[in-house]
Amino acid sequence: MIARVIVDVPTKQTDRPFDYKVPEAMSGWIEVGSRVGVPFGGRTLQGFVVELAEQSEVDLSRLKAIAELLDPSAPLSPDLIELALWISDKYCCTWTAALQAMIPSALKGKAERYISLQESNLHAEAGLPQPVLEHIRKYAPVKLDTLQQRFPDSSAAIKAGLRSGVLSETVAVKDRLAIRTVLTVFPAADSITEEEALAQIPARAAKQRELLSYLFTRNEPIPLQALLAETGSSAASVRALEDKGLVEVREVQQNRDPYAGRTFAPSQPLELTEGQQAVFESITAAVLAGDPKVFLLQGVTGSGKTEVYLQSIDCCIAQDRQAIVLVPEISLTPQMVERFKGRFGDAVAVLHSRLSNGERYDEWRKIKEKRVKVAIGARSAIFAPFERIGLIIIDEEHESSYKQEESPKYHARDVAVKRAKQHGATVVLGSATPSLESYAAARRASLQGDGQSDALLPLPERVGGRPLPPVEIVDMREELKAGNRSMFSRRLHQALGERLERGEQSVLLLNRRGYSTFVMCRSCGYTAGCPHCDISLTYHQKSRMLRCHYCGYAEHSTLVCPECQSEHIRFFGTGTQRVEEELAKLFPGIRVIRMDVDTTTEKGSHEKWLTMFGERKADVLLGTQMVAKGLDFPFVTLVGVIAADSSLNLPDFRAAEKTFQLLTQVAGRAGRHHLPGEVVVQTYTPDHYSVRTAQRHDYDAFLEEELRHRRMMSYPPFCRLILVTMTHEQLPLLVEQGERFAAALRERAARAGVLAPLATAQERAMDILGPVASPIPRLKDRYRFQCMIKYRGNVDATELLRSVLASFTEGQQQGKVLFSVDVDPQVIM
DNA sequence: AGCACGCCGACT
DNA sequence: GTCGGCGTGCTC
Repeated sequence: MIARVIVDVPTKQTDRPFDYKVPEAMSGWIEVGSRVGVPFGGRTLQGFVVELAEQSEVDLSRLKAIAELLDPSAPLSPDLIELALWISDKYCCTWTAALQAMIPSALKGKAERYISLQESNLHAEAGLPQPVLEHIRKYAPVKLDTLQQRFPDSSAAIKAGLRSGVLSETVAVKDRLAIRTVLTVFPAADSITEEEALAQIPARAAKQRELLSYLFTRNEPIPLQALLAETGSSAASVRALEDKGLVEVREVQQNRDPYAGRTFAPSQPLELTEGQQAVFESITAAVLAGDPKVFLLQGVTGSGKTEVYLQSIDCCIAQDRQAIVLVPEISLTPQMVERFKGRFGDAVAVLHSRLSNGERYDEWRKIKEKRVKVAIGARSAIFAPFERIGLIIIDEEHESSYKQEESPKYHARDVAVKRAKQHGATVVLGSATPSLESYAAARRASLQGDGQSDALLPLPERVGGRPLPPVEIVDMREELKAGNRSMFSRRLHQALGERLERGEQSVLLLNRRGYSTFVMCRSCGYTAGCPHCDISLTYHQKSRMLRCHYCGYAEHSTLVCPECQSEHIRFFGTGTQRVEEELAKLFPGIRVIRMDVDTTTEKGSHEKWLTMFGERKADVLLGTQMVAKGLDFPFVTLVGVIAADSSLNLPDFRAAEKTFQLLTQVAGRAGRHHLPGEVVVQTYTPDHYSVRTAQRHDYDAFLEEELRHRRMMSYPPFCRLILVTMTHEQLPLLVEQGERFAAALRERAARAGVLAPLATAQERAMDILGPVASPIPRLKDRYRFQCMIKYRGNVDATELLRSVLASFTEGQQQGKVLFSVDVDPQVIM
């Protein structure tokens, strides 16, 4: 029996199956999806079995055997193995990278080397220090890392020992962290009395004696950390006891449940409105038919989408099939989790990035072991190892966080559609402001469909008929003319004051963290830039540091210009820190919670701030995008957007779409309950269609206008994009290689006939733009150039790109220009 | 990615 | 005359 294995080496060269013999003892256990340890080029690596075969192309004598099977049952199923291949193909990444994205990081094994003593060869023991020898004899096999830690200078001796055959080595792939273990101290009380034990300890070793009596008194295992805390001893004393064989230190398994000890109020299905009922029926009809249909559920904020999700999932579960719910990372709040746990109880697994590796692994195992029927989580939850998926829901479908920015650069929405096809599952994309791509796809599906049910499911009314809050646009240019140079318009200032008087709450949105956006010297024009990234540094008031938001570089801010020694250093632009300061000045005593990357890095802090705000311990919630999504507080009656333009002026073809979505989302935060809400949007471009249409909550109008722009400029959904970014430390070399790459690409495209010089660019199947410098021209000391590929129709652009990339990088190994391919990029950087 | 083999400079 | 620098090339 032959197993084809993808080994865990994320390079183009090795990203193909390698054949291994399946040892007799493992046959019957090895299956497609098994995780195995295999010898590969002189070391042992983790790999996944992607195929089983009787024959091999390679000469049998040259085949090695699988060294070990790492899990009792395969962590991946054949459909996920196939899905990984599909991802590697579509997104131009390695098969390995796609496979790695599917398993919890706890299972990303690393080979570890273990050393044992070969007693029969002891005549040659000369080179090894006695303590090392003793240690190995006692504990063999000993992990090499541990040995080197304990005897730092022994490396050479160990190497010599291995060469002379005194020592032998075995390699095993060890999970980074499997099941949580706690180092626990076991007293050897069964085999020895306290007196006998104490007799073995020197009189001067007081700490050891103390430890020992403690253990004998207690006479039960105790976690090492607890023991140290209670007795005030050091780990060294425990180790000394261990060396004498008086205690044993072992790893003991422990279970985790991030939601342990919390109860969730059970919730009952609510009566659906007429609109909800119609949507529900369309979805369940498809679920019952096992139809891999994709619905776009367009529901305004507050229209009760979640209740439709819950009842649809109920229907899916009743069919003995499972459901996956994807939500943006940011809106996976306790509120959200509570709704699902309340309805489905323990049948829900929750996967999100705030979980520790171990917690995530435990949740993953709940799914794998069929203990749950619903998985709710961010992007990567699309890989939940269910066997019979009936329904996949993607909430806030337009969110760009569904696109992974690192390899594999997959889009969870597109992966969901593929996975649904594999399982005969129905997909529901939900959003108040659907992405243009999804909208266009749904419209196309409806036109081409069987006419029985529409792919577009509108939910235009809020539950309870509550009106959407009025949105007021404030023209900041007028404010300036009227002599108001503050960041708050008179209108917003007044509205904030009213809220304070009435004891109501406000949410303020500013799309920029830090204190100010850039620092400039008014005398010589010097601006503080990152020495590694060619991007301006952001001033942070609290630490008085200038920080690069891309690479993390930080330097102390100075009061004089480093170029001309002038004192006219000024801070420009507005960040969240500055708004906070300004609020304190304008409204003395105001309680502000600031939420941005700087205040929410700590685990659980995000939740903590929101809870505080919910308990009305603050008057204003000030934050970046993260305050715009999914929050629901009854006493929020004012939402202020400080600078709507900051997202509009980005060099991105989606800038208008992002602005419209943001304004619409944030407007939905106000007046969700009995108190009426109000929204104030400050902008320098009050007439822009994204601002105007958001004011009227008019998606259709925005859509038509935006589609017109996209068609004109030839952007998605009228074509598809691939962004190729090239980086190198030396600019001239990068430019030269970039040009050659683009030329090779054009040449190949022309040869394939897709770059034929037709009448206009509109009719061309493929356009290759660039190379040009990236919007961030240098990042972490590497210059960046990019090529944009636009294509439409049935062109296999990724295949074409892959072949050019392969031939290009083959001959060009020197110089090492790094290529990064982003298919369907969400951010052009 | 590693770790081999392989061809040219500073040492015993 | 050897030790070792890290430049290409392979890994079932």
